[in-house]
Amino acid sequence: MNTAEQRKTTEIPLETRRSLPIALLRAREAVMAGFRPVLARHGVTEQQWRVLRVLSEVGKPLDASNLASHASILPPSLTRILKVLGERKLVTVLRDRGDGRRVLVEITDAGEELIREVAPESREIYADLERRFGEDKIALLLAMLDDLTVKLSR
Amino acid sequence: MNTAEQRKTTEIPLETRRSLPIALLRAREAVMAGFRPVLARHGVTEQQWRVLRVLSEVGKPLDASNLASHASILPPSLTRILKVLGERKLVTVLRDRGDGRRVLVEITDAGEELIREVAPESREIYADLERRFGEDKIALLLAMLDDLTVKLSR
DNA sequence: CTCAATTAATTAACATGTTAAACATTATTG
DNA sequence: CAATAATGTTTAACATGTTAATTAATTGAG
Repeated sequence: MNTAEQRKTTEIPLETRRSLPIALLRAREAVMAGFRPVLARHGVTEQQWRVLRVLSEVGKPLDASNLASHASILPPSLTRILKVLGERKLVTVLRDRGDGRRVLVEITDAGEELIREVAPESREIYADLERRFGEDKIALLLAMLDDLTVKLSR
Repeated sequence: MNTAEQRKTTEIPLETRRSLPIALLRAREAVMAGFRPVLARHGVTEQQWRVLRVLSEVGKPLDASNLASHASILPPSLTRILKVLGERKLVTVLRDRGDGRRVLVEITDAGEELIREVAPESREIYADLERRFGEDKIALLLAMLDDLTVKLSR
């Protein structure tokens, strides 16, 4: 058994509880804890999944810059992610004729197939989340987060 | 100049805007964009800063597990962070007599000094954030995030 | 008291975040 | 049109995230 002194160390800090960055981090962690296992079962990371989803939703080739910004991934990370997604034939990457600096990324049929496989499970997790937290509260939270993001981006 | 076709690729995706994980990620990024430069000027990363703050707030040695959970950092990351903080003499790490598996971490005077240097700038950034977004909305956002985190952690 | 579980921390391996620098290509200016 | 500036992507270097395996120490059952 532990001593009383050791148990004391479990007390909760003070300021840390009121820190917005940490609150956002913890909330994100709590939400992703539901999704990660689903993605892992299908052999993709969270970021790889975001890249595939953006490409599928946009429905046409995207250059790396736009893809990175839509998927909220930094360009250096995207470069590495595209290498593995390309090797796994989930996307195709080719240079833009007309602007040789750009690279155009397109989702493959296999990529779309993967999305069709994962999407139902993903929606189920999200539905459970809505059930547990409340659909209205999620909408409010999303609006506030969006508002915050916009207001700080200037 | 760009052609019209190229401009079209800048359109905003659909579902991605309503995704809670992404909204949390973007909000966190927007908030941290204010803090990171301050921390960088003082030569510490966001995570190193969290570790120092928790130790300072608790005011006594913490074992690695509690420290990791209070700072929202995974144990493997904490091991690496403690190595550099130890080398920089900002914390001291020593084995717990009484339980040789544990490690006890304590902030040094130099660590406290660093906190005293950074804290004013940090508070200023936070004050600006409150001014821009509204103190009341931040309080509401924090409460919702906490609520969400708790409800999903079961 | 001994040995199989349990626990705390670390290591390993791979993926991503972060900033700065390098590269190649295109756009601009004189 | 040539030299230069600006742009899109990649590379580099280091820090952290993530999961699984490992190691060392402690606990507990028998």
